[in-house]
Amino acid sequence: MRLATWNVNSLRSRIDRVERLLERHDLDVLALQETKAREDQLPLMGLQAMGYEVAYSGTNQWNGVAILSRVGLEDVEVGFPGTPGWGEPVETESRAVGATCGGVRVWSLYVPNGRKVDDPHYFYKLDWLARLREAARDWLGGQTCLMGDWNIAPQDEDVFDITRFATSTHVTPRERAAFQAFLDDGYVDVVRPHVSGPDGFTYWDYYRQRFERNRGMTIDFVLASPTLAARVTHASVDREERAGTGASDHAPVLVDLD
DNA sequence: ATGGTAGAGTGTCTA
Repeated sequence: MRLATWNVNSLRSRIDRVERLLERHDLDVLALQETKAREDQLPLMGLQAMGYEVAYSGTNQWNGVAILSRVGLEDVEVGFPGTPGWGEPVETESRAVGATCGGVRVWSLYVPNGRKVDDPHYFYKLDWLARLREAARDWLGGQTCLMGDWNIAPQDEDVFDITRFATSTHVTPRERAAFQAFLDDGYVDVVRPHVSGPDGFTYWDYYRQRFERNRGMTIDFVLASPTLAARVTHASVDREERAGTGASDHAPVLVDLD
């Protein structure tokens, strides 16, 4: 079984790339973030023709998360208990969708960006993560996969030059502590053992040819509960997908299970 | 400190 997560930065503008990605890697499950579409705007026909079912949460032009699965899609849940919204009804800003796919409980997560340290959105981000953690503790006993854009670089090696991030979000002690809390609870980062440092970057800003110079960040993660982590045989970042024109600013992250 | 690019949708907002 092969899972992947990708911040697609608009599903409609990159539907061809999504379909090629599913084919190219023979994916069973794909979690998407920043779909930037209402549910009624989703380009479903090709995906359904390829055998994928879709779980979705997204009603505004900025966020939006999806799970595509060809190994079943059961018990779909939008958001998690205690999901805090941001100036909108909870369903608008859930930033999380969960489903059971082939026996694995999958969550597609789009952690709030935070914008700037001291911005109200930064505190919303910390609160959102704390509430997710509370909910996720109950899922540790199953085969659970928390994957998506965490908007946190947990280690200095996860950014191209830590000295450039002195006043930035994504690397602050409070964000890092919020991420570490999941690991302390028992979730396992199943990608880092396979690829890390500059080879493990998953995001490169569109500005200043950041990708061409590999000045990126690692902010997309797959965290697995212990029993699921034990099934992981390989993981990688599909850097090819970030190359060329018309790419998302994130690369897909892939995980193989036995 | 600012600006650079990209996607939503036509005002800017978000990242």
